[in-house]
Amino acid sequence: MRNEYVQAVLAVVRLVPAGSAVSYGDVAELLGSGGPRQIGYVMSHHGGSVPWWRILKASGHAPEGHEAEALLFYLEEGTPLLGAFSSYLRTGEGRWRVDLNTARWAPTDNDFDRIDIIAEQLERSLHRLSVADDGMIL
DNA sequence: ATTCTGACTTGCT
DNA sequence: AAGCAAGCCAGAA
Repeated sequence: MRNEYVQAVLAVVRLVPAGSAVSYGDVAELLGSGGPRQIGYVMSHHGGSVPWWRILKASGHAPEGHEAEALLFYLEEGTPLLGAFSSYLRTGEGRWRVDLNTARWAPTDNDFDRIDIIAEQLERSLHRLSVADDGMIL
């Protein structure tokens, strides 16, 4: 995984505002590069420095193994939830998920501009790298 | 080239 | 709502 790609993904994730969320696939689509699994890879290995809980499965379920911690952030940010999150909070039992239909981030024109810039920078660096690789083959 | 793996997604029970 | 199969994208062996 190119570092440029990782940085681009993290840059997009940082734009997602508190109280909202997007799916892994959404991020890939906004970035115009890679797929949901690539975003998942980046988040699992480099997501620690960004609001990782705002990126979830398309179903609205929090990232594997981080449900409890993520739930605290959702409650804090007022992220719309579905299901038995309160009993999950008390007993650890019960299933819940983010109401992605309501919570899904709708980027403003300004946000789209920023995303375009990020995507464009990524394209440039990847193209440059591919040219360099060709040179190495000879 | 082939196969496996994964913080994924969609469609079908 | 939950489980499963297949599809998907990149990287690693």
